Amino acid sequence: MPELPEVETIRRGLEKEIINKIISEVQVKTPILIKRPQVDEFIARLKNVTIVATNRRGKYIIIYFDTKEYLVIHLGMSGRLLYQPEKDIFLENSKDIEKHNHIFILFKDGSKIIYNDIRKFGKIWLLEEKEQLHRINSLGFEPLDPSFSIDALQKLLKNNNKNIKSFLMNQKNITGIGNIYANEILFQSGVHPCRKANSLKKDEIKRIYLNIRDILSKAINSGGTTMIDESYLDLNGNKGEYGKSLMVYGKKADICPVCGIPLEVIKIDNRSTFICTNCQK
DNA sequence: AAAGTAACCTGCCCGC
DNA sequence: TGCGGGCAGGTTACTT
Repeated sequence: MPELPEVETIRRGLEKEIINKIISEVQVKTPILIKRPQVDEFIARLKNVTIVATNRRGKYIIIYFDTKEYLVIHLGMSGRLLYQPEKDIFLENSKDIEKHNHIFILFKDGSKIIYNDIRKFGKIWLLEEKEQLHRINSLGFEPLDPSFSIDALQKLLKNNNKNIKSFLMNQKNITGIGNIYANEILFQSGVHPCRKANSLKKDEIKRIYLNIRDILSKAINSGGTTMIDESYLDLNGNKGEYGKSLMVYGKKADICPVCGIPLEVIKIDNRSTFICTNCQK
């Protein structure tokens, strides 16, 4: 589910709501989600710590504590973080939602963060200051960071013989792009997703580069993409508005918004890929 | 060694 | 009405 814009929206929510809060207690209903350390230790080490900062790397959320320890959270396909300012908030469909509440982080002021995840593909680690995760160290460029330049992209592409969509979705190249935004970036760049990365011309690379930054930025500004099923919600339970700006993703049996011919759906790496064969060459 | 496939889970939608 | 198949924003581990 959540790609960079959704994860960044959630991180901003955390920055706004939980900085300086003190954890009074952590409850874990689904231990399998905690990857490190063991659950008992996880709970014990989080007691009485203060939240001092948040960060994001690709699709990973990072929460730092005054103890110098830090929490790493990946939401998988259906993970959510939900903030509740106090007890007994009324939620629509609360039974369906509550069924998938797995972890509760309670704060001394009575507010809490709930980790909710229908499919349980998410993962959480609590790490010491000197501990690092290989999976984060091996991530590629942060696409909105100044270090991600057009030259950097060009170099990566030159040495890559995969198709451009697989390239964009490989987190070791650029991190944070998933299926929605890969589709949108390639459509708006006029590049067919099956094109080999090392075959792209300079003007195509430039368009892809600009669209990566433009689309991800706009999606963040819209609070991410909530599809009809509403599986993505931000920290405060709000939907993201970028779905209204999607041009091809999810538009099965629809027409190209630019030229009007029927869109096609193909599979790349077993993921649905929406294309206009007239606009994307 | 690259490329394809299965696995991890739950829920929804469709066709029969 | 029910059952099976396919699908879903992700990533890793195993197989050819």
